[in-house]
Amino acid sequence: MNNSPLTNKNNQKEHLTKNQEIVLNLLEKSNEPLKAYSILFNLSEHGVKAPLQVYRALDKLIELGKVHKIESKNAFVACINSNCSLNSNTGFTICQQCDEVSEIHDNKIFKNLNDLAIQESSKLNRYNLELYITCKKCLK
Amino acid sequence: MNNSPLTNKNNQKEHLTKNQEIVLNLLEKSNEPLKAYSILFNLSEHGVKAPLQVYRALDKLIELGKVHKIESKNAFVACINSNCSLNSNTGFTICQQCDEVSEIHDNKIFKNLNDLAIQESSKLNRYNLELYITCKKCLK
DNA sequence: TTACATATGTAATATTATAACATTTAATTA
DNA sequence: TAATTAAATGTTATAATATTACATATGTAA
Repeated sequence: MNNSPLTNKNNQKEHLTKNQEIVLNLLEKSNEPLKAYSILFNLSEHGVKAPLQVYRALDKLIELGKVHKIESKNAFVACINSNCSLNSNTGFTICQQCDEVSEIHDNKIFKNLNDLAIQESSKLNRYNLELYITCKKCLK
Repeated sequence: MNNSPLTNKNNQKEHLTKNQEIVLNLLEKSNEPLKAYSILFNLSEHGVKAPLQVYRALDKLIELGKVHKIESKNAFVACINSNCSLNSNTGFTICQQCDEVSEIHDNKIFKNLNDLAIQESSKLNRYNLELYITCKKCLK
């Protein structure tokens, strides 16, 4: 069986290059989505000096399912859902009061949306869902 | 009853200002989402000369529910769903082959997503859903 | 009419993202 | 191991998207 840390397809952190790894580490430490230029400024001490270094790392991390883009905020978050490595669907709640973002992992959504696509005789490849909410804390 | 064309809350085209109206007209004529600078260049003959004129008109039209932004494409479409005036939820399918975009109007989605928010004790204010598909035509 | 809010015009600038090209590092294979 | 190729990096420049700031005009309400 090919399940060593070095080849585990669901956890490829070991395979990341230097830039990819430091960008992912920063996003994982952050408790909120970060913008590309904010990542850039945060990593200037690590030798990251140009936007492209950040964007290229992000592109690859997104491709690997390790990072998602919050389209409506032009911001990036580390994936907290190990399933994301297997598909590239994204779902988030975004609190309009406190700006807290959390990732949704609800299999029913994928099923519902997939059914919707099938109804229209088309094929769902991936989705992006952004729910603007007032979160539990802010409702109090 | 206050239901005259001039005050109909579900069809406020009459109330639009010059810039708002020409931007909306252009989007309605277009069979695809348009980017802000594309709108700008298209309307240069109508006295629209600066990005702000476009962005301000778009902001207002979005607020009125007449126009939606496709976040993942930074592009704008005229709303084809009269219900949108009542809420600001947006749902689209986007064909990854031919780039065709169409607006979804499926009340079940809103109900599902609303239920999901309720489960987490939060309140859903609005959502943005973008389904990347292969459309019927492109599947053939 | 006055006051106020809304919309407009315009210039400048901020923010987000990519193109192009040279170089380096890593992986593959002869 | 050396040769070959693919992937990643570094760097400069620039493109594309969006907002700030401020002056002026227009519409609406008191």
